[in-house]
Amino acid sequence: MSVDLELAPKTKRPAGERCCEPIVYPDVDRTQAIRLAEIAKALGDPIRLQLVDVLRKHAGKVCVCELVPLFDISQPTLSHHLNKLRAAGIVDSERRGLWAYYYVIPDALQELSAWLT
Amino acid sequence: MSVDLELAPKTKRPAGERCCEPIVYPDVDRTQAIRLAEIAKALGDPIRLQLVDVLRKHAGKVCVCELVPLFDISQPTLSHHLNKLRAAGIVDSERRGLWAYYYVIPDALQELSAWLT
DNA sequence: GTATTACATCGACAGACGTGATTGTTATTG
DNA sequence: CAATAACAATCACGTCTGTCGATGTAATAC
Repeated sequence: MSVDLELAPKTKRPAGERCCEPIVYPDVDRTQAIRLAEIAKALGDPIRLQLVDVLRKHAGKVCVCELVPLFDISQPTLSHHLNKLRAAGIVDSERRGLWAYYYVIPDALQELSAWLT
Repeated sequence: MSVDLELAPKTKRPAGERCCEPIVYPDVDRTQAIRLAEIAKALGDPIRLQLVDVLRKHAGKVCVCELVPLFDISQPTLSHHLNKLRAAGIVDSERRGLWAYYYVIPDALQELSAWLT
């Protein structure tokens, strides 16, 4: 892959003088990076990502039992994924009788999106 | 947390008739979800996320030895993180003599960003 | 009340992950 | 050449993850 970079020339350090003083720093601080990584990590599974995708567009329309056949996994496993998404603050749920309705909290996704752009 | 959803009413299935026909589907297909999750997973670590952050803004300016002191981890561990980012197609590197210059490939981040928005 | 549905929790297990110490490879300096 | 810097690769380690089966809990239907 070809790149078009101005590579800053480096010189080997003298013997004994180890590298080094960093010359650049990240713009995101540690705590913000931890939060953003938490969101990204929760999205780092294909099933969870598709879950978010379907919940984002059909909030309040589907119960968990209707989500199960969409993915080739067991009901406890899907429950586990929904738990992960909730722990990351990406979704929340409301219980109505026997049924649980999950929905997306847009803030978390916006946080990540804002950093990405 | 209060929500404002129109929860679709559900009725308990008759005995023996198990749930169920899904009524909604994800918009992203399976292969796309796998790719997006791969990108998100690579960003799902605070150090890697900060690495991307600093590389994105200072491409070609820093060698690996200057990245090490930014994070409280050993050089092999940082090398491992850079490998993960490269495997996900988020960064690539160019070797110049002793030094390795890493840079961000914007396409991957844009992919994820496009899905998020 | 009893049976059954819907969903969550628990226990277990293989595999992946983040980490560091050590070693290997390549290139530069003298 | 020899010494050493820069970086990658390997090995080892404890922890976390995704998965399922089994079980638990609460609500509905009869």
